[in-house]
Formats: sequence, structure tokens, C-alpha cells
Amino acid sequence: MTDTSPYAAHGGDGVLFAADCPSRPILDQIADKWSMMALSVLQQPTRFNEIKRRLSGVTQRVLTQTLRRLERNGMITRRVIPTSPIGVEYALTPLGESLVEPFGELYDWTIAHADIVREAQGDYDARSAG
Amino acid sequence: MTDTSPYAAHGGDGVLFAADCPSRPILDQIADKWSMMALSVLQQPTRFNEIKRRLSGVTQRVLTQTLRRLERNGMITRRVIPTSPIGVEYALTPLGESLVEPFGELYDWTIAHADIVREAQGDYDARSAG
DNA sequence: CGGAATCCTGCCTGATACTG
DNA sequence: CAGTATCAGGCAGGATTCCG
Repeated sequence: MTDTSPYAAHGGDGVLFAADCPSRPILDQIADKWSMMALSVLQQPTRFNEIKRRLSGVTQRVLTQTLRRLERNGMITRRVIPTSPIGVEYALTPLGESLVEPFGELYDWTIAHADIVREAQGDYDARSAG
Repeated sequence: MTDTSPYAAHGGDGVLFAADCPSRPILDQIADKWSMMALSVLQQPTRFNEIKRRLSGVTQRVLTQTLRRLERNGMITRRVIPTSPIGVEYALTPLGESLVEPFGELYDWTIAHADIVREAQGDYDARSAG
């Protein structure tokens, strides 16, 4: 990669996340757990309530906001199915598909390190209590 | 791919993010922008106020909470430097270092797609207004 | 079914002051 | 310096209800 901007590469230098770094406004939009989980679920087109069931714990209000935001950012599409009762199916755009990869690696990381993290939590809590 | 657990791999099937998926409690802890930015900044050991300056926009309250949470999850260490005035330096643990990779890919994604996302936002807003 | 509207609570923000 | 404490005000999120 031929660095054309101070933000071209991650790691190494100290300009990471400066106030004007172009990563900031985007991270504000997508770097939250519900966005990540929704994107992952949408690897196959899915309807609203099905997404809601998968993301157990999310409220319909927050899920709606999340899907709207993802749609506005060009990551998913919203298609109304004129049945009765009505259906709405969400699906990834090519842009959204390209995001699944980084998110997937993060997902895989959590699976791989779940035990270690739980252990660390136990240690910390024991130290705090003692 | 030899799936040993229903959660062994990302993508493909439909069990993603079931209520008992071990990814959930961890994502709750780390899948937020401040955690991600803090971890990235801490690729080199950094003191509190320096981190705060890098993560422009964060309040000291939220940053403290974020660092505590990362420390509890075994991702960073907190070292008090007995100078006067006192100093506190945060640094990555090996666990935290292993997280930098996935986060870095996400960071690189935002840099690479910043323009496309901005364009999508403009389109969406224009459609909404029209 | 999908979502908008409503109300209500509570945490976050932002500012400021205080401690070791 | 690195927090904790406090308080005002605002906005996010939960629960519920209603509509196409």
C-alpha cells in the first residue's frame, strides 16, 4: 500500500483516531454490537422478526434504528413484501458483504478466546473482592 | 471445516448469536467504538491523558469505564508510576494484542470505504428529503 | 408482521470541584 | 496526573400501545 494519507494504514504511528481521521464518523455508525450482529445475521436475507429473534435481547425500537442506520450507510437493503400481513426482508449490499469479513474475524476471535476472557474476569473480580 | 461446536465458525448456518452463543457476553464487553479505539491506541503503552487526547470526544468518565472494563477482561494492564505527580500507564496484554488484529482490519475497512459510505448517506438523505 | 408513537426512567454528558 | 464526586439537563433506551 502506497501511503497517500496519514491514515492509510492501521498501526505503527501515532495519528490513529485523530479528530479528523476519516475512520471516526464511520466507526460511530457501525462499531456497536447490534450493528455487527445484524450484519452477520444478514449474510442471508432475513425478515424483521427473524432478525429480532436471532439478536436476543434487542428491542424492536433499537433494532429498527440499527437497521435504518445500516440502510442509510448503504450496507443493507430493505424490501417490502406485499403479502398480508406485510413482510419486510433485509439483505446485504455488496458494501455490507465486504464488512462481513472484518466482523467475522472479530466473531471468530470471541469464540476462540471466550474461556480466557471469562477466566480473566474471575481473576479480576476475586482480586477486587479480596 | 470440522465443526466441533455449533459456534465454531462464522457464517454459513443459522445459529449465529443464539441466546447462549459464547460470543454474546464478550461482544457486550468489547464491541463498542471506544474499546476498539482504546485498544488500537494502546499498541504502544500510553498514559491516561494521552489516550484521552487521542480519542477526541470521549469524556474522562467513559474512558475510565472503558479502560476498567478492558482491564477486567484481561486485555490491558494498568501500571501506576510512583512519580509526582503520579502517572498511570496502560498497555496491552498478549490477549489484548491478539484483539488488535481483528480491530485493525475493521479500521482499515473504514479507511478504504469512507467515500462510498459518505456517498450512500448522501443518496439516502436526498431520497428521504425528496 | 413491521413499525410508529407515546411515556417514562435512567444513564450519559459536561462542567466543576476535590483528593492522593 | 489520574482519577472520584457531584449536579444539571438531555437524550437514549425499555415497555407498552396502536396502526396499515
